[in-house]
Amino acid sequence: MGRKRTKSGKIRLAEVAELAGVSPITASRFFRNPEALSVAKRTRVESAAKELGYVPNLAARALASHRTEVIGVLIPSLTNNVFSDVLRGIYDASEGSRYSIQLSNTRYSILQEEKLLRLFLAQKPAGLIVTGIDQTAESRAMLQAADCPIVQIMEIGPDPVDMMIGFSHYDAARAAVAHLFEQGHRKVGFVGARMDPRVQRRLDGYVSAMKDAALFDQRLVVTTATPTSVTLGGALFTDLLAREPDIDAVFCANDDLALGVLFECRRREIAVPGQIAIVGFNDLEFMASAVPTLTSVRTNRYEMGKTAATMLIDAIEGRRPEQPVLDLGFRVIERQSSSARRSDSRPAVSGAGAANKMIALPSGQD
Amino acid sequence: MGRKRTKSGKIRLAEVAELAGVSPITASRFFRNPEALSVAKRTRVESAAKELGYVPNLAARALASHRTEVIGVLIPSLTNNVFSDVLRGIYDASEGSRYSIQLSNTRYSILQEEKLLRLFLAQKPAGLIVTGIDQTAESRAMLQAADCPIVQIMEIGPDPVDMMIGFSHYDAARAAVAHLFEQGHRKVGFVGARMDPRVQRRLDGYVSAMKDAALFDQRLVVTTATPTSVTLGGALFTDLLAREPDIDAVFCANDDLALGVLFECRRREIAVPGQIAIVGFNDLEFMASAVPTLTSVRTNRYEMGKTAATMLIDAIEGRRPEQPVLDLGFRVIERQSSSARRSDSRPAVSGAGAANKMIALPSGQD
DNA sequence: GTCGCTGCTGGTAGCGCTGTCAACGTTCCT
DNA sequence: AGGAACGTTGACAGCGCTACCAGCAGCGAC
Repeated sequence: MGRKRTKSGKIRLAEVAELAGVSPITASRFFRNPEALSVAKRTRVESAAKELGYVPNLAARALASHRTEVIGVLIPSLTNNVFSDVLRGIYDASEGSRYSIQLSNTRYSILQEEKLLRLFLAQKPAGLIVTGIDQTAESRAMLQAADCPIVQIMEIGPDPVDMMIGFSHYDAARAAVAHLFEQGHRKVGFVGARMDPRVQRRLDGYVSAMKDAALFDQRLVVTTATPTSVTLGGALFTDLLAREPDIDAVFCANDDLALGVLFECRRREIAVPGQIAIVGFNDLEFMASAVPTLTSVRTNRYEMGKTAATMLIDAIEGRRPEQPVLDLGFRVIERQSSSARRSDSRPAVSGAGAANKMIALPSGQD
Repeated sequence: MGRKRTKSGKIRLAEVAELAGVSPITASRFFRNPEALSVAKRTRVESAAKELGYVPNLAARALASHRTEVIGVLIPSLTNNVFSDVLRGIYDASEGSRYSIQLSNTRYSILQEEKLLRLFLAQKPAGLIVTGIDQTAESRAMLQAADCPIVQIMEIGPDPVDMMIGFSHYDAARAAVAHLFEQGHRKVGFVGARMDPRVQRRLDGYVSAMKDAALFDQRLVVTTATPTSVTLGGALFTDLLAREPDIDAVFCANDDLALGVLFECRRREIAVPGQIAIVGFNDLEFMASAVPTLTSVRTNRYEMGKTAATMLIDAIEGRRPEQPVLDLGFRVIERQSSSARRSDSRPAVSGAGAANKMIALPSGQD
């Protein structure tokens, strides 16, 4: 059980080539572009490599080829379950490919993001996945100049650096509020935490929907920069209630807050949805099993990650997508927590996504 | 916005050396072991590097030194919040160091783990973090033979491959059941999902505690190999209730299941803790804000990840820890869901951990 | 039969850095 | 004063792989 570091491993490409009776360069080609070899040599190299248990030295490959097989991923948080779903999709898509994932956490700071970006770019990644569309000018310039494909995820916006996959948080929030209106609710509060750009856009969507209905009032909005949590949901709701005791619904910027609001209602013996309706955002797994079950806006997080990585790998390998911007849409999942005040229920509100496939989320799948 | 890949970047170590008026090798030393240089040259190289904006080529470094600066991390799941806390600790500890984290997901398969291990080891990582103590014989042999420090995390067991940090799931489960006994509960059910080795050991702890009290009955145990979820908690509890309607407590192998049980109780109008007490495991953030608040066994996940990575980096750099096996302990956090039947409450049950520091978990911190 | 094309293969020459070891100047000891 | 010991520096020789380009065979067209 030697703990120290020593010399290099063993079998090199040259050994494989020798056993196969070809030149090293031919063996090299086998791993990069097998089609270029004659069938005879191809099988010879293949079996030689297998026999010797050859494993390529990635450092040597990177040095010689001026290129790494690393996909850099910049996400704002490792805790937020939203990102763990996305990540799972990314990892799943990268599995089996030659690319490895290099993850970095920006902690919701675009300055930190800029720093990490510089770090990544210096290593010449094969591709990059970045979160959102709100980079610093400097970051954006670096991305524009970058020598690799890039996918922006989580939302869609006007001018993609390269590729983009996500959905409109603004529209999703509007749809959620519209759903509450349909159910007969009027005095709809907003509860939000962290207030990162995407939450901010959900707030914007809420505000616009409320204004359209001439129902907007700044006092209905409670937000904080504090990171989100279930407990915080209860606290923010308490603030909201203190300010506006007669609200009849709450739109929560995420599901944790919604759960906190639900618990707080229970604590205060406020009937849900009788007195107050609750709508969350993301449709985490627990929303469907709460009592009452909680309405939420379903987003395709796993699919987003998986598609992003797949698009990126395709682009790296020269197969640029027909459609560089992909709107994955969202869907309001109506449940008990927002059921009708008056009886005139409608079908679920579905949003965006040209090809809004609405693949079932494998939440809690692994 | 060139998307393609091209030639290499620019300034090399040689350029820096030239500007600084030293040999390349001296410049190289500056980055690896500054103390070995005279102060004069050190500052010359430093300012030259800064002036040119030199960024070392890691591939060349790895090739020449037969060593990478990559820490491999093998975890069973990217979804489970338990691991996202650990991961956050690992990433936090690695930040600022020269090491980068390479993450892989074993999906709770030790065969997959073996495969990934082989892959990792082939790249000569600087260090390795692996989950648990249940590797295949082959994996274990590879780890023993590995040429780098290794930390096993999540639990502690008899013979560490190298270093180890975690706690006893067995003892933690026993403590949870003991707490229920203290509160006057007798007919305690067990609900578990996934049944990975750690959940299995929690079950073992539960069984032993029940047997010690002559209360064990196989019919009180409901488990499934299905991945855990809140919904599943409700379903398993339903099974348990159908089988043994007169249980007075449920020990859940994790908090998601506990939340599911709580919701199911609410659905069935079973009073908690009046009719049935609930205890979870991990003490996720929401446990403290549920209604009633839910008792759980707190585990130091963030600290575990952070300490593991810190120990590993220290070991890589030659500073082996005095104590290669670290028991981080656990703590039963008593809340309403398990409060006393008869009145004889006691202080919280604390477990293990020579230096059981009980650092507050920064859950939902970022 | 020669030319030119295509398809496959191999030789040469590094990629940018560090391990090893020798060489140098200085200090300190006897 | 001579030499050992130390601290600092540099020369050399690759690490294992691939870019580039040359070479060769096989084939069809003129």
